[in-house]
Parts: sequence; C-alpha cells; structure tokens
Amino acid sequence: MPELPEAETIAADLRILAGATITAAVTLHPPTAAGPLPLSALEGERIASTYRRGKCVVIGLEGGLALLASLRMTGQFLFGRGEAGTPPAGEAAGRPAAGKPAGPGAGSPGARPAAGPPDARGWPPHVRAAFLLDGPRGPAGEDALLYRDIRTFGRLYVAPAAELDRLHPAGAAAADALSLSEDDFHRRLSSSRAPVKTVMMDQSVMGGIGNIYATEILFAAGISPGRTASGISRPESDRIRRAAREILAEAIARRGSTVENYRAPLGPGTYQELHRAYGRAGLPCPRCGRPLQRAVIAGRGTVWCPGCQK
DNA sequence: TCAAACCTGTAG
DNA sequence: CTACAGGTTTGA
Repeated sequence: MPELPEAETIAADLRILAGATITAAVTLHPPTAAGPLPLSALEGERIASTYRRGKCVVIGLEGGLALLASLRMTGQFLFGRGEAGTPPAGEAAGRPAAGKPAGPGAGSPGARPAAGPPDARGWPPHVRAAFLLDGPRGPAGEDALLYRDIRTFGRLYVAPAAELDRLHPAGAAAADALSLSEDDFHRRLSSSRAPVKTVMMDQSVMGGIGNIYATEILFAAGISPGRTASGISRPESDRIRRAAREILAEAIARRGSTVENYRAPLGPGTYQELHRAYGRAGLPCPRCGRPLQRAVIAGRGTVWCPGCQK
C-alpha cells in the first residue's frame, strides 16, 4: 500500500537516524532479505541518508552500500528496543536472552503499531528484520529499527548504491512521477493501449503511483480510469499531471494515507480523510452526487464516477 | 497482455 | 469457512 507520499514520509521520518551505526542486522524471515548482499553486510556501517525512490525507501550508508526497501502491501519501519543479546531468531536460540522485558514495549509514544501481543523482546508481531543502532536513536530513545511486514510481500535489498539501478526486481524504477515534464508525462502515458490507470501505476512507466493515488488523481482530473492510455490527449494528460502533483503534494503534507496497515516510523497519516473516490464505491460522488462505481481493472479495485469522469 | 501466485488479516 | 484485498513478479 505505501505509495509515493507514504514512502516519502517514511524516508523523512528515518532521517533522524542519520549518523547512526548499524551494529547488528538480524534476519527473522529469510525471504525478506532479497540480496544481492545479506543484511549483515550493513553491520558496522553508518547511516548517511534516507530517501525515497518511487515507492521504495532507501537508506544510504556512508561506505557506499544502500538498503532499498520495497514495502509492497504491508511493510513498515518502526522504532523499537534492541537487546544486547537479541537471539538470531532461527538458530542459536540457546541463550535465554537475558535481560529485562524492555519496558512498555517497542514503538513510538502514542502509537501502537501492533495488533497482537508483543513478543518476548517487546516487539510487535510480524517483525521480519531488525537493525540495532549505535548513536542517534528513535524519538523515545529506541535503539533498534524494526522492519515489520504482515504479509511478507515486502523485500529488502542490500547492494552498493551505485548498483541500485541494475537491481533486478524493485530497483529498476522509471523516472519519478513528480519529476516528469508535461512532454514526458504525456509521452509515457500515451505509450500503451492499456487502460490509463494501469499505465499510471506501471512502475516502469513512471514511479510512485499506486492504486489509491491513481484512483484519486483520475477522479480529480475527471478522466475515466478505463480509458485507453494512448487515447489520452495532451490537454487531458496535462490535467492528470497537474492533479497528480497537487494530490501527491497534499498527501505528503498530511504524511500519507492511513489505510490497511500503513504507519510511518513517527506516526500515521491523515490524507485518507480527503479521499474522494478510493474506498467509496456506491457512495455519492462528491462532485455530482451520482453513485460512484466500482470495477476491477487489471486486477485491481477501481472506483470512479461515471457521471463526471470521462 | 493478462491472470495467477505470493501471503495473511479481516470481513462476510 | 470462503472471499477479498493488492504491488509486483512470473508464467501462460
């Protein structure tokens, strides 16, 4: 679910860790660490920067390595308490991890990320990887960065930053949706005969837009999502681009949309309060009052107003 | 070009 | 219990 505004928010929240050294990297769910290097390659490295790349969050290390996180549906970064003897999950769980229950648990103040009971370390369920930190900490002094992912679709890629482009899945993102000129936007959008919504969401065409924002952008632009992309005129493309810029900027200002399981390290977002079409099938169109319609386009739920989206 | 598969929580 | 959700990859 995290799309451009959510990834932007997460990357911004993580910036407080700049200068922290990763003292240990623990893989609790092996498929999450998708290579090419193991997470342990980050041990001893110091965090230099965090930024967004399409829908992905990237943590850049001073030594030239990078951690690229493709959060997919339910991936999230949280602050938590590490423990000196955090057992490497799968194996060598011999030592009874001596230590106190780590206080009231992981997570930031005033925001419980977990739905279930925390584990022995005080972490929420579904933590798939953990990075213990030395130096800058979370807002409440947390000394671990946790990667949590309920459905395990998300992937963490460790590689030299210079190779992120060539990283096969997830690395090869097209130009960011917000970086395209009107010319480029139209050229890319009209490059396919697939439905315009499908093309907008194609990360090899433009990066950052997913189902929620594609739905909202097309509603704002008054374009029907099922329209053939190659039939979108230049003025229509300009409208879509403008709507995209306005909506994505506002969503970033509101820290993204909190639906499903989204949560940035420092708290949720509120843009869902401004959704006008997504998740509102059957309700009256906020523009013309006619019922919003729902259909599946390219396998994804799509909502639009047949009255005012042409 | 499209559908299935990957997963698990939630809604019915 | 089944159906559904969906970003991305993979196979048909």
